[in-house]
Amino acid sequence: MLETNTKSPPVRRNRQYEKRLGSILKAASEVIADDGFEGASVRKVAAKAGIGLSGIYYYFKSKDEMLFALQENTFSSLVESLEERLKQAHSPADKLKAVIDNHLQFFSQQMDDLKVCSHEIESLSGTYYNEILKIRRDYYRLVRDVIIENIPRSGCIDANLAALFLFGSLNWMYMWYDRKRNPDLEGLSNQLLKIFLEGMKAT
Amino acid sequence: MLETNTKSPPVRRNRQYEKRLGSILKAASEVIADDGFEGASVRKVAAKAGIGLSGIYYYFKSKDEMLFALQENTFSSLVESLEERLKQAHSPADKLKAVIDNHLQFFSQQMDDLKVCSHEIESLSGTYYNEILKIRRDYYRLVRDVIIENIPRSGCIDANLAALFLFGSLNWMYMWYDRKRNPDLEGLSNQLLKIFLEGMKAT
DNA sequence: ATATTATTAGAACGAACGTTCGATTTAATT
DNA sequence: AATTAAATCGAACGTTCGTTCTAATAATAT
Repeated sequence: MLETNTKSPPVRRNRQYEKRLGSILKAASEVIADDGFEGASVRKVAAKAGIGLSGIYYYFKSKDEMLFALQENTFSSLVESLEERLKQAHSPADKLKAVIDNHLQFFSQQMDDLKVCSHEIESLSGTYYNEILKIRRDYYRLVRDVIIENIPRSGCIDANLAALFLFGSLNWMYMWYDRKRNPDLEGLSNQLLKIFLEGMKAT
Repeated sequence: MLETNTKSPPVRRNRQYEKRLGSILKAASEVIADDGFEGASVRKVAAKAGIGLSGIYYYFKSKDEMLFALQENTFSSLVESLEERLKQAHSPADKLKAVIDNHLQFFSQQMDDLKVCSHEIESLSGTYYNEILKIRRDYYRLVRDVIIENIPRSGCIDANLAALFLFGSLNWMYMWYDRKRNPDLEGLSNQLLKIFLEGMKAT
């Protein structure tokens, strides 16, 4: 999956390639998380990845494609990981817990990547944008379906809205979360779970 | 308040000044909301405001100051408007309703401005950043205090976290809200209110 | 060892950027 | 009508940007 849309696809003899690609993506996510996509210069990414400026263009045909690859990697592994977790959860509440735990754990381990995904969707355009939108929709539907299960028949909450509000709470975390200040990620996850679990029972 | 930190302060004889300033800020918020702050060129803002490129620098000493003025105007009137509403609300639930209604109504009337405020905080630096941070903290405290009142003594929800989650739900709206698709802003506001009102009663 | 391919480096491109400056026009004051 | 100040304009500046090209190096295969 890593080599999607990159220059030299399958015939890999030198295994340096994947490592470099990884280190470029890592550098890219750091720089873009810090400076924003427009503000992030390819030169800075290259320097951080320990490669020459033009070297980047051996792995990506443009800065845009680099952003696309970054988001595609991050998002599809987020979705994949959620699908895995949902298989092992059976009650509606457990499923919602899986959604929140998955997102938060993923977030704490790859803050930069998830920040870029949250913050730089609109920096994509054309096919890149649509491709990422597809994955986002998959993720959205997974969560919305879990939420539907958590709304009682007597309830009055719109599942689509609830899903969007939940995404807001989750995606906004990169604005305030600080490992030092909030070391207890599990407690945090539980608090968010409780609010939405109770909240969706509103009549 | 409009002329804070702009070039020619008080001695106003030509009343065109305030109008131009307003139209530049309006243009700026449109362009920045669309292209992001780094991506927004001063030339484009100028064109949209119907002025020459260098004309901008008669009103602002830099692009950064322009962003600062935009955020300062928007945010301080958001806070001011909330303070006004809170005076007329008395029960804890009414106060929370005031918070959400205020933010959403403000949002629907000035989507671009609020998007810029949500999305481009980190584009500020130094004094500009700190000054905006101060106003944000005011806003945050107002909301958190309202939330504190809504958490029962027997409750287990952390008010600071609840406030941050609520901000997430609110600030994320610019990602999905569409006037055409969601014309019923009041219903939307009620749904969010119900979720958090019930959610904060969790034990 | 030689040939071949994968990977990197360096220099250069035109374009767009934020900002400045002096001249010019417009409006207000006397 | 003459004077002064406010507001706008056009041209130009130095920088940085994304991208490209060609040549050089490193790794693999024969």
